Amino acid sequence: MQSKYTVQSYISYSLATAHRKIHTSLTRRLKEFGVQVEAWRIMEILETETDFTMGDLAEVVLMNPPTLTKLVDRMVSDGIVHRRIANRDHRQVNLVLTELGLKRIHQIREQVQIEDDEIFRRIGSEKAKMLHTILTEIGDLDLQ
Amino acid sequence: MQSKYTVQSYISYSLATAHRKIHTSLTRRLKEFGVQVEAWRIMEILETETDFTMGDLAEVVLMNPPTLTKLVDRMVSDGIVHRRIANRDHRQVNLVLTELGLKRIHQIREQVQIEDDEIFRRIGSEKAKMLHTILTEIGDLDLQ
DNA sequence: TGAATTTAGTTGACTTGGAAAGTGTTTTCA
DNA sequence: TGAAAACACTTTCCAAGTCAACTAAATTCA
Repeated sequence: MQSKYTVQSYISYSLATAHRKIHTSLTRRLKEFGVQVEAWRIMEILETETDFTMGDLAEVVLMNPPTLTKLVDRMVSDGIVHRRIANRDHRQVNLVLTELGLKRIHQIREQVQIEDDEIFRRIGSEKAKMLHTILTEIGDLDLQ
Repeated sequence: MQSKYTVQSYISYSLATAHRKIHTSLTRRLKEFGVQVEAWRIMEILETETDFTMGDLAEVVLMNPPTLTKLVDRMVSDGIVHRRIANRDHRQVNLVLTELGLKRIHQIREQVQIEDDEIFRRIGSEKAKMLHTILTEIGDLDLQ
């Protein structure tokens, strides 16, 4: 632990460093498909979850509602998803993957999966498990 | 390890989740002082490093050069740092903390340090050490 | 019931981030 | 030496994120 920096600043930075490397690598590869990382994450969620609202999504992918709205706008105009007003509550919006969206997922996963094994191997399954544990615990921290 | 998501997407997301919580908390608190997290990080670096160039900084804080340039522009107009053309190479720029910048650091640290102990305690020193190890190892990954 | 409040999501103005091209300095090497 | 290449940083232009205000639907409770 470096002592000359404040703890929060240090952890924030270390996490950012690690995150950025993985994020950047993923970004670069997804870009070939014209897909943002967050969009990809949403696509993966919508694949199994059929009645997520914007609010649910915003919470799960940790985006502010306006940011999510605009991302979804882009996804809609790309023909990947479409909005459906929820039955139970007409204020809510459900996102649904289009045919194209589903096709796109398979295309991308085919390419990306290949390198996944490589990354998994590099990190090592033990280390990955530790990482998972710690991230979960830190994720549960309630930092005001 | 969740299996329905690609590994990279999953790790990227987990790291983002953890990072975002700490980053957001720090952001909120630094905002009271009108300081961005990255600016704070730079201020802490400049406190000890006196001949960092823009390039060095960009590498250490993981910012793209144009982004750093603009952040520094803001810091200069806030009177926190000033640019000094390097002696050895007139293309390079050294950043120097101003009196105000130094004063600002002490002000902020006084406030922030208090909560640092609390955060450190919550994470736990053992967990923090593990976190540090893993972040370092993952940080060293060469992801193309 | 119905006026006031809360909630879900969107819009708009503004700020910040990034890729690529541009400027001026230093280095390379024929 | 001096033309070409490499380098350090900045500028420009466009994409994406944030805050605060807004719209419309649902809920509360006097």
